[in-house]
Amino acid sequence: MTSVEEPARSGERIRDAARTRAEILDVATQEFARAGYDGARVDEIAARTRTTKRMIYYYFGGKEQLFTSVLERAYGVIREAEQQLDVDHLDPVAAIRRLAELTLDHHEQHPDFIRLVSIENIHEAQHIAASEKLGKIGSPALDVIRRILASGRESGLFTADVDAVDLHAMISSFCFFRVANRHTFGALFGRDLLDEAQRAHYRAMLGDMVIAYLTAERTPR
Amino acid sequence: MTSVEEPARSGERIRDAARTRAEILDVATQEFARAGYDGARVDEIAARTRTTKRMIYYYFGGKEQLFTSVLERAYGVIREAEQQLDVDHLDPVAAIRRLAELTLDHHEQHPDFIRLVSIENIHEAQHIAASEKLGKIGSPALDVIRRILASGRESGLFTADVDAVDLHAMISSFCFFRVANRHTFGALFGRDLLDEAQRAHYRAMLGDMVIAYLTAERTPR
DNA sequence: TCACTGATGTACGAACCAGTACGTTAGCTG
DNA sequence: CAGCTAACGTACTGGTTCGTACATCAGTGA
Repeated sequence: MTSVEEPARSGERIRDAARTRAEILDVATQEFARAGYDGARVDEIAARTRTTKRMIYYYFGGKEQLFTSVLERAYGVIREAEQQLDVDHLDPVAAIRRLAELTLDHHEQHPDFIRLVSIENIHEAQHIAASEKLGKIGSPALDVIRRILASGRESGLFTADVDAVDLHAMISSFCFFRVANRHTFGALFGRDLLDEAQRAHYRAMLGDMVIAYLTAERTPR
Repeated sequence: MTSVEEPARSGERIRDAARTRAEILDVATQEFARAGYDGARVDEIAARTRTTKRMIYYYFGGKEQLFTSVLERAYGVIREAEQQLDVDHLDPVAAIRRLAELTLDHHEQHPDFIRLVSIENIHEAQHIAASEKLGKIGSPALDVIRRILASGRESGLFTADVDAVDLHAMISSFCFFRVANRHTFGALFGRDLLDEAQRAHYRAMLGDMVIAYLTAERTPR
């Protein structure tokens, strides 16, 4: 998360637009993730900032646009992480497994992002629709998946002609569910999907699942 | 969904506690699913009912308990559906595939339930925790999965010693994601996961994935 | 150094919204 | 048919919450 860093020259800078803006975004991210869009309080965000509510309206225009900006930055972070993906040197099977594991880890490390996405879905992605930036970011991960799938198909390792977007959905769904539904799943089934002791287990399970799917002999049903 | 049915003897019954209660629950389910817990308006629920806000407080005590009651009934519906599961006459592979397909269909047909679960997770399952009923419902689907897994293992069809709860999570995650994240996924990747024309495709994909996982030869990594 | 603009703080308003005090009625029970 | 209680309606309140009018200050460029 791109968060506010104290400048080396000890604090106390009075006027710093970029800094104020970033600090508002940091706190707003937490508050929206904590309580949902309607549950979040603009006053609460302001209170936890070194500035005032006035500044939120000055910089972002309103609660709605603030949430959109929070989303834009959050998606920016994950897009950056995906751009760091470097699995081209691996064979297709190892590459897919690695991609799945990195996705699992990344989701686990960014629960606020997962919550924001859940919240945005409750609101039917209206903020993404209203955002110019978010419409056309695309997903670096998709390009990676496309390359791996192509090479896996060429080498004959992957049996099925799987679509990259579908595979992305398959991997994401498990990683997302694990974080997003942690609480209800835990309450109903008595199992914490984010239990540290189980992380290796679930990483292996996801990798096994995806690889099994990609390499299975398709028997017509 | 257990919804309010007009009694055969034409309407106009003035006092009917059960009916009023059920109607409130129906409308509340829609309203909470539409707008989230904090976004939902008690006045709005009352307005769309043949009764008044006073009755909501009379029967349920408050907004919080109303939401809990909505959750309890929603989970009751899915539990009932799971109890109808009848796949014991099928061979393990067909049984698992059928279970996965039924789960996919059920989730798709109950988007409000999916939204309620998402909302409850944003609130860290606090209402489930506060509910006496929801704590101990268990999942009939889990029992079914356990039976299928046992028989699949016996017959040697299933290679791995997979845990029933894990398999349930695996199947649910894809079905859940497809409905819950429909909007953001659609906005970002330009693909509607609930497109009717794609339903058969995703049903097959989910089944293939789960079966491939269960029947794959495990190669030690 | 002075004026101008971007950045910031204070104080407040108006709408909203969960919850309730109080009064009324339907319909069953004896 | 009397009277009791569960069921219901009206009207209101008190606190909350988004948003803004207005005043002020910092720093820069001429």
